[in-house]
Amino acid sequence: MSTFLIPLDSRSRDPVYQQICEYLKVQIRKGRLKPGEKLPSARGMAQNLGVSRSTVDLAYGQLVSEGYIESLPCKGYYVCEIDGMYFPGEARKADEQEDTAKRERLAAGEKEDYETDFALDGIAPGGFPHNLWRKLARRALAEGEDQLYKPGDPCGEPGLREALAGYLYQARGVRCIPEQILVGAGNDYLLLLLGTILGSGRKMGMENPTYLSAYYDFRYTGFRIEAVGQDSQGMKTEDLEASGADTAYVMPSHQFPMGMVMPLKRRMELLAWAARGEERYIIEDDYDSEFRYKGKPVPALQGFDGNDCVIYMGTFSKSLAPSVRVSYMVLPVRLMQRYQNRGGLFAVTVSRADQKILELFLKEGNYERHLNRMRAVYKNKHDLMLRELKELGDIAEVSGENAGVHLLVRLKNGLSEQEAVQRAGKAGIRVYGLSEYQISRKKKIQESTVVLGYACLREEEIREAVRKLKKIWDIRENYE
Amino acid sequence: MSTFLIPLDSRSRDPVYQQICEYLKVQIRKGRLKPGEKLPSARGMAQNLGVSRSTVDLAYGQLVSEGYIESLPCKGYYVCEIDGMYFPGEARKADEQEDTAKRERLAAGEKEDYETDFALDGIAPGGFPHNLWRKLARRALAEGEDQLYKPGDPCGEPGLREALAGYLYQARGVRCIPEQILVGAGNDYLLLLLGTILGSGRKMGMENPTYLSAYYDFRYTGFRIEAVGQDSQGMKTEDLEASGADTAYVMPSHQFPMGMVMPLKRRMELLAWAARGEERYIIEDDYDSEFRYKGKPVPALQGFDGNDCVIYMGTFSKSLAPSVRVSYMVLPVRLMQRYQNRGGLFAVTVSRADQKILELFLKEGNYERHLNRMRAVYKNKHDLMLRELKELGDIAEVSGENAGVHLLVRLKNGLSEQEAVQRAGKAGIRVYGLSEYQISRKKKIQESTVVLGYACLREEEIREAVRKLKKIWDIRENYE
DNA sequence: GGGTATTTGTCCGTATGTATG
DNA sequence: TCATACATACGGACAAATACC
Repeated sequence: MSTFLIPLDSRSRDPVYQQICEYLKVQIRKGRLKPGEKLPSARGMAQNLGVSRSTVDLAYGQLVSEGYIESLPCKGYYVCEIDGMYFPGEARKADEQEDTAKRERLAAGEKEDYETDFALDGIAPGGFPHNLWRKLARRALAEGEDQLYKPGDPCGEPGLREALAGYLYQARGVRCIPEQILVGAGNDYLLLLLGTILGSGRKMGMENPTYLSAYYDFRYTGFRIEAVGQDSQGMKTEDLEASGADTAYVMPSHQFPMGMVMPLKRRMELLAWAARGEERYIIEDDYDSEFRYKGKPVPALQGFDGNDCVIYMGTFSKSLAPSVRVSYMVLPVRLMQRYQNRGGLFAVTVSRADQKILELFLKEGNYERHLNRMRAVYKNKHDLMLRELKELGDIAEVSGENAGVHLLVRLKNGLSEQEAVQRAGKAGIRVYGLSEYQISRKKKIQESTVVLGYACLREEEIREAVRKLKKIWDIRENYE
Repeated sequence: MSTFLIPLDSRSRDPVYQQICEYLKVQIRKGRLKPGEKLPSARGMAQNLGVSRSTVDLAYGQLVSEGYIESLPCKGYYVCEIDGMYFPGEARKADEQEDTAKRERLAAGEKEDYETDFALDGIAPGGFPHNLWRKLARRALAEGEDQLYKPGDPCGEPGLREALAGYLYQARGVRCIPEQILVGAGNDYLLLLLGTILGSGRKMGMENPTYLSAYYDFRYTGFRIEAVGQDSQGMKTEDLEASGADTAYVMPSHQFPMGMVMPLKRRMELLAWAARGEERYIIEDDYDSEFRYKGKPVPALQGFDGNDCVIYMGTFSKSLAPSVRVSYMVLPVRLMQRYQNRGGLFAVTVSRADQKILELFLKEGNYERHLNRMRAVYKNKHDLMLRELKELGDIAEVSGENAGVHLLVRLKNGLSEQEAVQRAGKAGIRVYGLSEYQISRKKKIQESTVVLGYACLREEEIREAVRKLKKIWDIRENYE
């Protein structure tokens, strides 16, 4: 509270010092300035208000003589503590009424409180390497010093991009030079940015259901969107061709929300589709590739791309922590050129300090160690989920079990998706209906299916919740 | 280097363990695996590749017997140090050639190196409160612990928004409740986001010249843009009305790049314009309001707005450091409702830790102290600039001197803008032509004018550079 | 922990416009 | 008409307290 914005009128009949004095008196009486609080120094206030120091001196002097404030030489002016000083005025009341009205209109649809939430975001509690992170944060802030607070490279810190390029090559088979990488604060930002690079008017092929945020990102960028059919191998290439789309958004390593892994053959078909047309692009969102529980690893599409037409995207928000807002995008050379030609208009969206921390995290192998640890944690939960869900017997069919941190359960006993979600909700368990993620009603999606994310839950919670679900969803039992 | 992605083909005639063995041999010979480096444990590698442990054991065993790696019991496998092992193979060479080709295509137009750069971004060297920041960072990381790594509120941390609301009211006269505030990573992101909230198809009135990034942000969002005339008081309201725009982007506290401060009367006219139409909005970018050197402070437009039609924007990137990527936006209640109805699809773009740091920075009055300090620093530079520029005599006219950290110089001796910039460039001084910021050639802008940002420069640099400019720009002297 | 630079209230000289005698 | 006093506003100088390194 050291800056004040006092409406002063030098043409008024009241002298300026009195206007200041009055304003402060009102603030003190309203209680906005609390007893013991320090006022700005006379000099500071003077500069702030654009008046002379003695004017403020005069005002302060009067307040002192009226007992509102006291002057401690060489320290400052402080608001006095006097009983019976507070008369919350009319103005204050009006303000508060207005605020309350606003608050009511903005009352965020109070989130229901569930005992167990099979949420799809979030990470395992305790899964974040706090201590290491703190240490690296300290180092990053110390090493950077001056550097860290100059504007950074609009594409991201060179060091981080180099580390990323190395990691992506080793772990995901992505072939790129650091200069192709663009770092940004979260997938949504990068997708919006990508939209501006690709240019509006594109026709985007997306699976149905899919990752909703991406869908909206593209819509807001002015793309037309075609829902493309998918089978157990992912997006159907014939459907994509038929849709007339010139861009495809896929998640080959783990489709969201269906959870299938796209086999190599389909990947090659997709690349062939892109190669058949001019300026066709594939956006490969590799968001969940870190967590795979069986089968051989399939390298990223991008690594097989000989036509410079795959845009690879990855993020640390899911693998490290949702609050670490760092994602990245590997652009084909021609798209990166296009971005560069803009002349670095858009500044990078991640602070240099955070980028530096991540760089250190990557460079010293911490990230891979972290992933190994988390893989083990999630594998346990994943296996537990499968074991427990088996108890549902033949009323349910589980899928999406090869990777990621969520599973799909299809109910085969006639219970609708809506009912399943509602029944669970009543029992204090939040599950997510598959239809929440559909982008088109024309392309049919699997019926009566719910999505269960298990990353955030403890093992006992999982066990207990799934057992409850078994009871709740078993129609026969409920009829009895 | 603890994760490998080895292409394995179980249907191949070569056994899997040999494929692994071959791959690793090649990596070692290529030098990608360096002597002394640790290989992943057999168990880890097996899980990673989706093969059995014994397969990996077999592969490792063969490598040991061939002398590529050695086995240290209870520790791991390590790459051996053998002379003459490196035969950068054909593949490696091809890779490198490809990379070099890419690198050439992406060679970022090498920035010329200037001795003095009157850049418009950046802050005073040494102006960032490193120590305090480090301290707060430590506290933020410690206090948050578990909290900090769960997904945060999509609009920004409640604590930060509360602190911001308080500050904005006191310092800028902005009337809002914390729920109206949206925090994001940089102005560009917020403007893109705002575009999606307002909906495309709007007609945006902008001054000419103006802040280019905003121009592109709006263009990419699908707005039509109308260049609106401006005079010494800022955007002309009649021109705005005539343009048919339904949204206006203005910088009342310090227009960029012209540097004028919009007087109260014009502000009221602008609000009246907005009130005259349905769904008209004013975007008030208050980016530079913190640095004002004379005259009385003018409260933000937003504070006078009775029709819920002003969108207020501010940023810490200019006042604190460009690398602190935090901006904020105060939305009218009805727009915030619209955003909420989307259901928090877009995650917040600033890490919770960074938000927490800023919250602490704001709450304890550090920010205001910091601003006071910086104001003093910039005031010195500003006054020095004016003093030195006076030496240019009547060949130049200085403007934009009331606020901000840049000045405009118009040359009156017939030297064109282009010439002025070029001559300065030859002398190792980077100055910026005003026309770089124009968005329309129809609306004429001030001729032969250059923009000089002085935030980053030391006082001696300023003195020296301006003296050089005097010589360079004085045509008579050059003719002799 | 100790020394220096900055901040702070206070005092004082000055300028200007207005009211008074 | 002029001299004087007063209120208001401006900016410099000083010593003490504080913050920072």
